[in-house]
Formats: sequence, structure tokens, C-alpha cells
Amino acid sequence: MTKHFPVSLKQQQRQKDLDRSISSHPFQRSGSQTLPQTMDDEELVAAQELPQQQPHHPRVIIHIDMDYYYAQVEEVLDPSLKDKPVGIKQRFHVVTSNYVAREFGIKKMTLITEARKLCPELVLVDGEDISKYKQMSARINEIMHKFSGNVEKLGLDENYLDVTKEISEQLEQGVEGGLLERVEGYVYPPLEGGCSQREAFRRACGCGCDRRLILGSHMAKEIRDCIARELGLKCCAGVAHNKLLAKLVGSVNKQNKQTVLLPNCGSSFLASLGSVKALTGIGEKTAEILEEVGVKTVRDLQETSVEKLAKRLGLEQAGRLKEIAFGKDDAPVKATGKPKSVGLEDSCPAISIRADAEDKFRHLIVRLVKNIAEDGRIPIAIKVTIRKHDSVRRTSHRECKQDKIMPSFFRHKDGKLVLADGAQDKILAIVMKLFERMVDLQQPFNITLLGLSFFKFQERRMGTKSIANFLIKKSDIEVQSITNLSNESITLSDSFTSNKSSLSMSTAMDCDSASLASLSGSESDAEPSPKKCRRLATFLARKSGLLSANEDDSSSPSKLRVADLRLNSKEYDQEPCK
DNA sequence: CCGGGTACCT
DNA sequence: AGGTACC
Repeated sequence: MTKHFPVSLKQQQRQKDLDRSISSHPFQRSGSQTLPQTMDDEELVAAQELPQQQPHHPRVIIHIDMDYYYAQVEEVLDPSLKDKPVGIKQRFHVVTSNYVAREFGIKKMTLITEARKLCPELVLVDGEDISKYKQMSARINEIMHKFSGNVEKLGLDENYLDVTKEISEQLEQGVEGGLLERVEGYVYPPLEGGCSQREAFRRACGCGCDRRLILGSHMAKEIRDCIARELGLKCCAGVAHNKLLAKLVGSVNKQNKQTVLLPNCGSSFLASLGSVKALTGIGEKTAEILEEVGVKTVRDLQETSVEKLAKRLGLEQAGRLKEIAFGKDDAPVKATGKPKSVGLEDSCPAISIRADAEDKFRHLIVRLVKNIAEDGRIPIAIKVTIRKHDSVRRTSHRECKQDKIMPSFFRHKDGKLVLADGAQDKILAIVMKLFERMVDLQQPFNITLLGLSFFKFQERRMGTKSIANFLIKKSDIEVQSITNLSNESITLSDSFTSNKSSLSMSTAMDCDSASLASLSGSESDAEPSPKKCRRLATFLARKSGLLSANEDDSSSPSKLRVADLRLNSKEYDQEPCK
């Protein structure tokens, strides 16, 4: 998949030279300098293959990060908190604190007892219920969507925006001259005098990103101002030509500030961060593995050969890490859609009898259905997660099992999803069945966490009967498999719009029909359903515009059903999936 | 080191 | 399908 990760030693050396010249005197390298000024950090490799290719930094990415999010929301809700030290409490920890509290040394994950010692007058707000923060997050999101259609959510308080299109539209329509001369907010690395900010950007890279990024800084400011005006919330922004750099550069200047990265400074900037753990995409485990091969800092990573890394990490990941270390990141901003799964987990001291588990699960089902009520979509699969007591391993060694659930378990009541009569027990029965597949009730057991999640959602459709309900009522195994297939296919055709090729689409469909066939044909199977699934897949593929209408086969016994489907599936076409 | 979510690997 | 890593 990845095109070119190898970075030769020679290239690395050039890289370092380039970096040094930038970090020591960013803007004194005109005239006598031989370094190609339009040459980008991460594009040295590509540029060698495609000499003089234009788009070095084609995108403008803004990363917005809310300041001390939970605590700030509490301040907005109760302004009297503003000048007091505030901590948000979840279980035994302060999960966020405002800056007043941070003065006392109270940071993320400080134990409550610890925090009280550090600051007796600390105002602790219960943050177990995160619905307030979710709601505010949704408002923030609305605002961002005024500026770009391409907004990717990372948790409740962070968002990426790809504003490339918006910026180029601005440039086409022509912007007020003064706007381009001055950056909004901070620049990394800090510019020393000698030339205008505009000139500094132009010298750093000639691909045209100078104007784009400067305009990007103005747009970031507008977004932040809008959020402050409408919601009273402060945030930071990072502006750069990719996600990795935008996110990281945004935290260079904290507390209601923003920073734009000077093009060409990616790898020196990343090196300045020190530990590899600072890099997005490198977490605890990866950092551990890297340390085993003597790689602790970003600089180490930049200087270590892919070959050496690949021995422990595999070529794929090694290549990716190398690129990341130099600030190369092609990852697109992916507009966040509706969630693909919604779940709940409760950790508990110990559950060792079936009835207790059953009680917990019943409770979880009720809460979970409330959580998806607004959404309105019907889940057709459920997953049960447990954690067995284990004194050795600290975190997550969870087990899970999943199964289908019937759409008829749900119905809509004034626009919201609710459980149908008796459905709670039916779901509970499925849950307990899955639970017993993981836990042997004969043996003593000790469960420390129970979780449930719904996934594979059907889009809510008008009319009283959805396709699935209609088909499932026939409760015929073959039809059921069709129902399933249609769900799968719809998911796939949705994702097709973003980045799937039609080839992988049809491959995925083949897989689906095969696996479904094996599922439904488990008992007596006189009639091999694969063919039918295939046919339906073809139909759905055509509907999604992947196949031409000529390849029709109307001689099927399931013609009627397909026709029904076609009728019902009109609603799918309303979806903006083209 | 809570907890809900996603993505990727096998 | 299940596990692991990450945010």
C-alpha cells in the first residue's frame, strides 16, 4: 500500500543538513546557499523520482484542540468557577483541571486524595456523566462545519479540518492584499526579523503553500473566534500541511493560542519534541519496542534505517514510522459520520455468579438503548465483552463474542428508538448465551468488567416497515441472509464514496456472500445460497452505480423479493452517497 | 489508568 | 472473529 518508505542514508544526511540550516538560521539562506529552497522535508524522496513536480504541500490542515475541555465546559456552565481551581473527577482521579488548579500541580490523572492535599480548596466536579461534554462537543462541531465540510472528530475536544478547498476558493476569488502579508498567531519556528512573515514563508517553500498556510492561519483564527463568541470556549489551533504536523504544532503555544508551521520545518520541529512518544501514532507499546532497538528520540528514529526497524516492527510499520519521523503524513482528514458502534462498559469489583451478571447486563441494555435512542438507527449486531480477573496483566485482555440481533427488537416512538415489547428479555437471552460461551458456569469465575455494544446500524427509513423488518418477518433462513447481505452492502457502498475502489468493493461482496452462505447453510442446505447472494450483490452493486444495468438476470426465483427490495431501497438512494 | 470509540493485524 | 494499540 505504502508507496515509498525507503529513505536512503544519503537522503537522511541531506535531510539533517537541511534541518540544521533551518533551525540555526531560518531565513539567512538566500543567495549563496545551494539548498533547494522549494524542496520539502518529506518530499526529498518523491522529488528525486519526479524532479520538479509541483504539489509539495497541497493541503491546509487545521487542528483544533479545546483548552482543558471538561473543566472549561464547567466554567462556562457556572462562571463563578472561573477564578477557582477546578478539577473534574472520574472514579479516583482528576481527569482534567483548569489552569488555576494546575498551578497547584494538579494535572491529568492525579489521584483525588493527592489533589486534595495539593489544594484543599479545589472544586471537584463529578464528571462521570459526560453528556454535557458531548452536547457541547456537538455545538463545537456545528460551528466547524460552517468553515469546512471536512471535519474529523478525535474524541470530544479535538478536531481536524481540511480547509484546502475553502482556502483555494478564497485565493481564486482574491483576498484583501494585507491578509497575505501577516500570519495570525504564532509561527514555528519563531521568525527573527529581517524580512516579512510572507517573505519568510515564501522563502521556506515555493510550492504555493506559503499563501495557503497564511490564509489557513486566518481561518483558524476565525474558527476560534467563532467558538469563543458563540460558546464562550477557548481553544488552540495548529495549522500545517498535514494532520500529524498540524496537531503537534498546535500544542507549541498553549492556552487560547494558535501556531502555524513554517513549511519545510517538519522534521526539525518533530526532532525538537524529543521522545518518540510525542508522535501521534506512537503509543506505549510501539515506544517500548523502539526502545529495545535503541530508539528513544525522534532524532534516533530519523537516523535509524528502515531495515533495522523492520526486524522488530515489520516493513510496513517501520516504513510508516520513518515517514512520520520526518513529518511525512498523507493520511486524509476523514469526515466523521455517525458512529459505527455504540457501547458501554462497567468495571466492577467482582462478579462470580450468573445472576449478578444478568442484572448488570439488563441495566446495560437499558442504558445502551437510551444512548442510541436519538440516533434512531437500528443496530443488528451486539457484542458482549468481559474481563476475567487476572492479577498479572494490568490492562485490557478482554474477551468478546458477538451475534446478530433482530431489528424487530426495536421500534420507533416519536422519532426515537425504543425497545419493542419483550425485547429486553430476548436481547438479554442472547447476551447471556454469549456470556456463557466465554465463562464456564460450572467452574468458579471472577469477572471484573462487563461490556455491551451495538453495531452494524441500519439507516432509519421512512415508513413503518424497514426492509429488514419486512424480510425478517418471513423468518426464512435464506431471506434472512439476504437481509444481512443488504446491510453489509449498504455499509460498503457508503464507504465506497470515500476511498474504496470498485474492485475491492466487489471482492468484499464476494467475501460477504461466501461467509453469509456458510452461516445460513450450516444445517440442512439443499439449495446453495451463494448464487443468490451473488445475484443480490450484483443488484446492490448496480444500485450503487458500480455495475451497468445491462448485466441483468431477472430469471431468479427471488425476483419478487429483489423487486421489493428495490422498491424499499429507494430511501437508500436519498443518502448522499454519490 | 477510566472509558468509549476507531483502525489494523492475524 | 477476536485481539491489540491508540486517542
